[in-house]
Amino acid sequence: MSKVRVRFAPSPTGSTHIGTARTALYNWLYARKTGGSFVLRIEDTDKERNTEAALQELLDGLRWLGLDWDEGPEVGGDYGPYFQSQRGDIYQDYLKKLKDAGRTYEKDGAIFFKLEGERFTEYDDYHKAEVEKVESQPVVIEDLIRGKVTRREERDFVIVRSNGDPSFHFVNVVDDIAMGITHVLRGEDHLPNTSKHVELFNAFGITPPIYAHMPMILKDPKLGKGKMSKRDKGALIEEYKQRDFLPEAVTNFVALLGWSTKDNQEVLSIDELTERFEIKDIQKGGARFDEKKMSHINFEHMKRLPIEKYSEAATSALRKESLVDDSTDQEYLQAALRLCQEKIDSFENLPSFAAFFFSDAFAINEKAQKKVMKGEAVLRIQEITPPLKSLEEWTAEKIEAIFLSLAEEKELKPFAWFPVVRFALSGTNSGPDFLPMLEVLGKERVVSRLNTFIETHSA
RNA sequence: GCCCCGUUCGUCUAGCCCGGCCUAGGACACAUGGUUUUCAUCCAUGCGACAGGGGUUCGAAUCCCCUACGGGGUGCCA
Repeated sequence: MSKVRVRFAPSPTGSTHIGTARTALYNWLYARKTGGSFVLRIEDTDKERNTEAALQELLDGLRWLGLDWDEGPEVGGDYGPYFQSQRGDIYQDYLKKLKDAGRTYEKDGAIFFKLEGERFTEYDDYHKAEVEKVESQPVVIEDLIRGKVTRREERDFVIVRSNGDPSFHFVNVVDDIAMGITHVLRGEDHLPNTSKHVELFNAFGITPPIYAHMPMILKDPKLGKGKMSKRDKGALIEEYKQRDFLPEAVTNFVALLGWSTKDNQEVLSIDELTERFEIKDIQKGGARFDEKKMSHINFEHMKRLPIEKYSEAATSALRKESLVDDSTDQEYLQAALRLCQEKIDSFENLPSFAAFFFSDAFAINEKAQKKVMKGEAVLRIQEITPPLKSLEEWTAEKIEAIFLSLAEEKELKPFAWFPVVRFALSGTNSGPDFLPMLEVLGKERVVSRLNTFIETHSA
C-alpha cells in the first residue's frame, strides 16, 4: 500500500472555527497514526475574501493546537506551491487535458465541465426555470464512514469562472491529483460535491481518493438550529486560546465530537488520541457542541499537568491581572498553585480565586461577608491571633493543633473559627484547603492580615 | 420542490457491520447525601434514551420497508 497523504485545505476567510479545527485534527491524527503526510493547502481562490491576517491566525491556531504540517506554507515540500493562488499554470495544464478530451464547453464566458449522457430540458422548481439536465450514470462513493453512497450529477458545472478564476470543484480535484492525496477526510457538507469530484477524477482517468465524510458540528439547541457557525459562542479556537484553555484539552474535546474510543476513556492526550484514532469509529450523526463538557475536559487536563507545566500556564493567566511578575518568589508561587490546581477548573477563573495569595488588596465577597460576620466574628479572630503569632513551627499540623486546643478551651467547634479566618485572609468563604492554605500563606501574612482585620472591624 | 446523509438518556457517546451476554453501559449536566475541618474539588446514590409504525425471526437498539423529524446540498462561495 502506498503511503498515506492527507490534506487539510482551508480557505482563510476569517477566524478559525471549531469544525475547521476538527477537520484538521482528524486529518492530522490519521497521518500521524499511519506514518503518512499531513499536507496543508491554502484554498485562496476567492481573492476578495482572503486576508493575510486570517491566514496568520489560522497557522497560529494550528500550531497552538500542536498540529504541525509536513508540507505547506512556511515549511515547503515537493508538491508546492501550497497556495492555490500560485498554482495557475497547473490548472491551465489540467484544463487543457479536459479540453482535449472534449469534456468542456464555454457558455456566458465561463468554462463548463460536460457530463456524459442524454440531454433534455426540464422545469426546475428550485431555479424556477427550464434547465438543461443530463441523463448521466450514477456515481458510487465508497465512504469509509457511511458506506456506499450513490448520487447522480445531472447538470454541467462551472470549472472556470467568466473572470478567469478556476472554481473550487476544479482546483480541489486538480490539487488532490497533483499532490497525490490518498484520503479525503472532510465534512459531510461536501458529500453532495463528491459526485462532481468523482466525475472530474474519471474525466482525468484517475482513480479518486478514498473518501470519509464526517458529521457536522451542530449548534447547542439552546442557541438555535443548524450547524455551528462562527458567530456562535464557543465556536472560535482563538477564544480558547485567549481564555487560557489548554490546547491538549481543546484537541481532546474536539476529537470527541463525532468520535470516541471503545474503552470508555475520555480524557486523552494527543498521543493517546493518535494511538486510538480510527476513521471507521467516527460517528455518522451530527454532534452538538457542549461548553460544559469542554470545560470539564479542560479541568481534567489541568489536574493532570505536572506542577511545572501547570505553573507555566497559570502564571500566564496571573500575569494578565498583574498578580505576579518576574520578582514573584517561584517557590511560593508553586506552593500556592499546587493548592489551586486541585480546586479551580479553569485558568480564566484562577486570578480571582488565587489573588489573595499575591496581594493584600484582594476583593471582598459581600455575600461571604454577610454570612461570616454574623455573631462574634471579630472576637474569634482576636482569640486566634495571639496563639498563631507565637507559633514557632508553621506547618498545617501545628496550626491545626492551635485551632483544636482553642476550640476545646472555649468549648466550641473548630468550625467557629475556620470561616472567619478564611474570610479575614482571603475575603471570601471558599478557596483552597484551609490548613494548607494557612501554611502556604506563611505566618507573617496570616498574622498581619488578622491584625488588619481586627483594626478595621473593631471601631 | 428535488437529491444525499442522518436519528440510543437534556448533551457527547458504547452497543448496531457479525440479531440473544442490553432489566441498554460510560461521561458531562442536573438532584440528593457524605467528606461531621472550610471549599468551586473529591466520593456515593439518584434522575434519565433505543423517533413512530409495520415486517423478518423462537428472539431486534441491532436486519428490511414506510412515516416523521433533523442536517447538508441544489452558486460563475469554499
